[in-house]
Amino acid sequence: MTQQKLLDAAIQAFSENGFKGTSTRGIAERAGVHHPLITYHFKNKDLLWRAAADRIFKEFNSSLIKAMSEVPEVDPKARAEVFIRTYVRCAHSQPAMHKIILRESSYPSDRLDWLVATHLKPLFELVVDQLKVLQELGIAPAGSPALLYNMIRVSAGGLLALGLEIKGTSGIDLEDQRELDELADMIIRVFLPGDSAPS
Amino acid sequence: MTQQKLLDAAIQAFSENGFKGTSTRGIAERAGVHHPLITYHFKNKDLLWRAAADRIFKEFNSSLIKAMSEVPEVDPKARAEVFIRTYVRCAHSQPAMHKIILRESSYPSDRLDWLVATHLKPLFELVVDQLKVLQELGIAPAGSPALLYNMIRVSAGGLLALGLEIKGTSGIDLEDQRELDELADMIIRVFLPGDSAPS
DNA sequence: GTCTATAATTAGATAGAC
DNA sequence: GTCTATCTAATTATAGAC
Repeated sequence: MTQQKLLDAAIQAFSENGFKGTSTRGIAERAGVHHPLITYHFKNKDLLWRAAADRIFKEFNSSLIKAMSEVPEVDPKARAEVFIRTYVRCAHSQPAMHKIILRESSYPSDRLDWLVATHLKPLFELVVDQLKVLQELGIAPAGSPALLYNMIRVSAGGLLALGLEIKGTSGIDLEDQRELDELADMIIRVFLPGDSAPS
Repeated sequence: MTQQKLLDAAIQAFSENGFKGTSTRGIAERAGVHHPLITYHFKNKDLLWRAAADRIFKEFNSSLIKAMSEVPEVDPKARAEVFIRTYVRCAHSQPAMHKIILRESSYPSDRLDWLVATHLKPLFELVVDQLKVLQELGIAPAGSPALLYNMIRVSAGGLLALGLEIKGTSGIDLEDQRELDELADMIIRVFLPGDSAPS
């Protein structure tokens, strides 16, 4: 239980202030436990970060994959639409994941290399293959599928990670389910403009 | 000169590790000056951050506005295309600006409130008004112009701030001018799909 | 597995000479 | 405007009792 409380607190803290900006004492305080327990359960700050990142990425990826596996057989465009709506929902319920990506990508580090190899690249390759099919069917716009993937990803996860700023500049509250649906609609309208091949 | 060296170092450091994750001693070291000079020139860490943010935002916004003011009279779609290419170019040459936005938006703070009120909201309002016109002309996709603005902004600036991660997952090097042009082309293709009204 | 106490380092900020 | 020296607080990590 202490481990879980520490991980929850660590995910929250690291997503807000990044690795260097977060103190392990602050994490222990958030979790309501004494700070030497971090050493006992996770050895040091670096391994605590890895355990926290592992947890949030596995949670995100598995809820994404689980939701997609439950989608009945439908045409490619409908399936892509469901994927985008699911991705937006997952990104909203676990905002820490994209925040951690954004925080760790600003300068080279072993943590970033590990993140890319362990969690980012597998999902990237999975989705890019699907995107290529959508492009061939004329559903997704032409051009580099890798760039397209990243544009979709930041339009969903990146935008949600910027929630506070967007609330401030535009008044739009992305915590509101209606705004969230509108975002997903917009992403679909923009990135999947083509009709499903009527064959 | 010391002030400028400190500001340059501060912009770099704060964009990489955020406010809490950056030490003023580290900034002084990067700038090659002794750390008490920060107190002398900027009073404290918070005011140094504000001065650094001010400088990077003013540089970005003024180079954007300057470039746009030099565009000859053209139709709305061509003008929007130039704007996007210019924005991508500015975001690439000053990656610190979007990194600072991303770093400060992850939790509420006085710094974020100040950033929104001072630098983010003015540009937002300027561009959203233009976007509405483009939507009425059928050039930009329908839907909330505020969401559309943010999707374009993160697809340009956000993606460039994620350069290291994208290099790692996909091999695409956004430092390469050709890739940068491809990104701008893609943003135009996706977000400005309509034809210019032939009148 | 959890506690108290503490070592070693680094942080932001200041004092006062030059 | 810049330097050396220093204060105070916070940080990561460990030692050892319970």
